[in-house]
Amino acid sequence: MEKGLHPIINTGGDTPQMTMIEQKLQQAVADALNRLYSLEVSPDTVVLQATKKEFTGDYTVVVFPYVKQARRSPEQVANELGAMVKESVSEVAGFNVIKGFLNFEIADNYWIDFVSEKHLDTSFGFKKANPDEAPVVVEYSSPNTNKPLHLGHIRNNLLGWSVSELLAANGANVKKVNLVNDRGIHICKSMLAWLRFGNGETPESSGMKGDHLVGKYYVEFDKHYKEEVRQLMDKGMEEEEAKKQAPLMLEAQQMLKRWEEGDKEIRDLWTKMNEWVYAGFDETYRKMGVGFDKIYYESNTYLLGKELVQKGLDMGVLYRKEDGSVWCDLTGDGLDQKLLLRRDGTSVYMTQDLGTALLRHNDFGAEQLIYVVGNEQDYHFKVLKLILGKLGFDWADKVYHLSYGMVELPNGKMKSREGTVVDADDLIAEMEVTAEEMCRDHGKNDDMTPDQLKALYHMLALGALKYFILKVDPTKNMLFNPAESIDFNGNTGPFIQYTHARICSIVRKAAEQGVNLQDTLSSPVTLTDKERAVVKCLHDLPSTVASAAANFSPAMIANYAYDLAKSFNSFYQDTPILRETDANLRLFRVKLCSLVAVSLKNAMRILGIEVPERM
RNA sequence: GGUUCCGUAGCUCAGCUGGAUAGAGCAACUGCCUUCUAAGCAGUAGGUCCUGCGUUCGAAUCGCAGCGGAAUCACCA
Repeated sequence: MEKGLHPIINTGGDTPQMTMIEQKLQQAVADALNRLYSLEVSPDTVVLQATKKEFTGDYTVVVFPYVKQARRSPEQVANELGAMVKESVSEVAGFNVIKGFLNFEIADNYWIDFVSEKHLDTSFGFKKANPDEAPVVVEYSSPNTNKPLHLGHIRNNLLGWSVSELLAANGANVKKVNLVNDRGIHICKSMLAWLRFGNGETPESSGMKGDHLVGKYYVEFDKHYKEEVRQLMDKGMEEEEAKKQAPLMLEAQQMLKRWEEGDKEIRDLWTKMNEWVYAGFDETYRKMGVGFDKIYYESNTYLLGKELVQKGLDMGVLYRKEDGSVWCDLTGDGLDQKLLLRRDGTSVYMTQDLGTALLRHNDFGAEQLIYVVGNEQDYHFKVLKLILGKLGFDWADKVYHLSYGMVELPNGKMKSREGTVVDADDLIAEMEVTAEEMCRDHGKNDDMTPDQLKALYHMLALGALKYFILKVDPTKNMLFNPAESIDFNGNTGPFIQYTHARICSIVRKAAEQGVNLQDTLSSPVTLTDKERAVVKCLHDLPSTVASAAANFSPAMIANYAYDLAKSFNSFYQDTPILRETDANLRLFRVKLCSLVAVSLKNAMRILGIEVPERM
C-alpha cells in the first residue's frame, strides 16, 4: 500500500488521561535519555511494545538503539533508564531488565481506574465526528444492473460499509455513496435478449427476484452470441472478426447508440428492467445490512464526463484520431494511450468516471474521495488520477483507490459462464439455514418467539459471513471455503457473538442479585494475571481503531475482537464472578465484564455485525 | 513480454513503523460440564517464514537476484 497516499486520518487518542500512558512512557524515556546521556531523541521514535507473555511487565522499551551513543552495556542503559522513569512516572510500579529489554510494570490501580472510568461509556472506542469538517466520501458496491450480486460484490459491500464505519469511529465525517452502473453495453445485452427470448416475462409472472431475472437474460445473450460466433467461424471467419460481426453484438451496439440518442422505446425498456433490478438489489442490501447516504447513476453523470472530454480537447491535453475516437496520451507517465470516446462517440467507463469524480467533488467538497474497488482495477484508477490531474483539477490527489484482493473458491476462480459464481442471496439463505440448525442443536433458546428466533438466525448467519470475509487483510486475495465459512467455532463471528451473549447473561444475573454498576469500589482490588490481560486488551481498543483506520483495515478490528473474546473466555473459565464472595471484588469483575461486552459490541459494530444478548 | 501484488504449520490466516524462544483457528490426539451459557477452556503434536546473497547489534519484516502464483496492459466494466 502506498503509505504516502494515506491522507488525513486523525490518529489522536480519545480521552487523554487514560490512553496516554504509552505516550507518557515514551516521553519519560526520551527525557531520561537526554538527562543521562545527553541524547536528543524524539519521544515517538522510542520503540514501545507490549511485553510478551513469557516475561513480567506490561510495556517494553528496546534500548539497543541507544547503547552505542550511551557507551554503556545494554543492561546498564536499561537499568539506568528504568530507575529514572520509575521515579518520574507515577503509574510505573516497577521494572525488570533482560538483555536490552526494559520491562515496565504498571500499577494495578491504573488498570482498575481505567475500568471504573470506562465501563459505563457505551461509545468506548469511538471518537466523535466534527460535522463541520469536510467529509470523507466512500464509494462502494457500484453494481452493474445486468446481473445479481455475487460473492465478489459481498466482499466489496462488507468492506465498504465497514471501512466507512471504521473511519467514522475514528472521528471522520463519512458519507457513503453508491455509483450504479445503470447504462452501457452490458445492459443492452440483457435488454436485447429479453426482447428476443423473453416472451414478456416479468418478476411478477415468474416469481423471480428482478435482478436474477435480468441476469438470466444476460446469460441468455451470451449463450446465443457464442452460438452465432461459432456459426460464423464454421463459415471460415477468424474468431476475432466473428466476435465483432455476430449479429447480436452489432444489434446490442446499435441499441447502445439509440440509448445515448434518447430513443424513447429503448429508454422505456431500460427504465423498466432497471427498476426490476433495483428492487432486487434493495432486498439484498437490506439483508446484508448495508446502505448509502447518496446514490449516483451513471446515466446521469456520463454526459458530464463527455463535457470534460470536450474541455480536455479544448485544453489540448486530449486528442482526436482520424476515425473520431478521443484519446489521452499517457506515455509520458510510463503508461499507454487511453481511449475516452469511441469512434461512434459513445463513452466508456473512464469517461463516466471522470464525470462522477467531478460531480462528487462538487457535491461534497470532500477531504478525500475513497473508491472501494477490486485490485483488478488498479490500472484504471492510476489512469483516472492522472487524467484528472491533466484536466487541471488540483483535487486529483484526494482520490484514493482502496484496492482489495479477489475472492477465490477452493476450485479456483468464480466464472459466471461455468456456473461457479456464488450468488449473494443464495449464500445468505444457506447461512441462515445453518445458523438455525446450530441453534436447534444447542437448544438454548427454546423459550424465544418465532420472530426472535428468526432475527437471531439472521444475526448469526450474517455474523459468520461478515466476520469470515472481513477478518482477512483487505489488500490480500482470499479463499472462500464454504465449509469453513459456516463454522461457528474458533476464530469466527459467532464465537465473538457467543462471548457477548455470555457476558450479558452474567450482567443480567448480577443485576438480579443487586449488583449496581453505578457503585464505586469500596477498596482497591488485586488483579489476577488473567484479569490484567483482559484489561490491557480493553485498553488497546482506541489505539486499535486509530491504526485500523489509518490502514483502512477492518481486519485489524476483527483480530482485536477475537483476541479480546479469547482473553475474556480464558478469564471467565477459572475466575469466579457472581460466585465471588467478596462483594467489592465481585463488583469490579462485573464492571470488567460490562466493559468487555461494550468493547466487543463496538468492535463488531465497526464490522457491521450485531451481537445478541442471548444465543 | 512490461508493470503491480503475493509466497509463514497439512488447510485458512495473524504477525503494527526491523526487536526476546514466529502465533491463532480448522483438521488430529488428551483432559475439563451436580458450579456464572462447553458455540467454551486447558493441553499434545505440527515450521528450511519459497531459495540465495546483502544491509544491521538484531531480518518473517528492509534491498537485490532467482523460483513459483495472481492481477493488469480492451473502441469490456
